[in-house]
Amino acid sequence: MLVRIDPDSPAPLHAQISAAVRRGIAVGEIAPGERLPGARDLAAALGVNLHTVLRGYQELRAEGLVELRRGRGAQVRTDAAPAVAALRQAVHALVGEARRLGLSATEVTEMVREAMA
Amino acid sequence: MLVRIDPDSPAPLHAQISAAVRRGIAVGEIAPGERLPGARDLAAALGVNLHTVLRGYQELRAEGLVELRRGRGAQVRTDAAPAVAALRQAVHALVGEARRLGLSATEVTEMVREAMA
DNA sequence: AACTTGTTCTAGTCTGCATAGAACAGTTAG
DNA sequence: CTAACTGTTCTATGCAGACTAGAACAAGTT
Repeated sequence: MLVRIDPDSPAPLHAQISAAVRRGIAVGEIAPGERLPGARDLAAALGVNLHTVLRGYQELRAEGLVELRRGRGAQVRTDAAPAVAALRQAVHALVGEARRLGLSATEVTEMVREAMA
Repeated sequence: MLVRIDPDSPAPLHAQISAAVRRGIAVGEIAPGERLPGARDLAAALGVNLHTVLRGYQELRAEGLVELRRGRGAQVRTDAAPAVAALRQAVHALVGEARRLGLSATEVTEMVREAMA
């Protein structure tokens, strides 16, 4: 599992970290049940603070993609199927673009509903 | 042309302003060639600083959506084609992925609705 | 029991956001 | 031409979030 970070990016480091893992799951680089690198290890590898990595991991947990337990580390949930992760990413991209355009939730969902019909 | 702002949103005010105008152009509320409200007026109407509005306007200029000139104000460029193309692309990608997974329209729209919240 | 790993807490620095006021330079209207 | 309007530029200040840092703690593994 490879996580790359761009310190010059306007995107927060923790967001970059969670995005990298998210993508890894979506593309299949990371298998369900697989353990992510320890927060302290990854932090050292990226030249970043422990708390920054932890925050990224906790974002993934909030999305239901990984489980975090002391002593065991971060583990990709078995029900976090790659396809689902891919879908989640597609939703993410759409929502991001919609936000950029300032569209409301109903406007976007209406577009999706039409496209699905 | 209506511009609404949420001071409690994590999104910067200048981004919210540019997004509102962007949306107006995308949806057709604002016609090409139309003049946007003066920065000082809009700032007063929104209870926001002049510089904040100006920054939003300048973002739109950087995207080639509007022209800014002293004395004349902000004008929507006639060739400001709806940037909705990117949005439609995102919708297309999402729908394709959702179909591949056999998800229903309501399931997908619900995911989008959640992600937009 | 020793070690690992996430959790929580406090605290400090730094950057971007937003505000504020002023002076300036094209543009338009009277 | 003059006056009013509008974006441009400059300096300065307060604030919140991001990131770092160090420490102590709790649950799990070996």
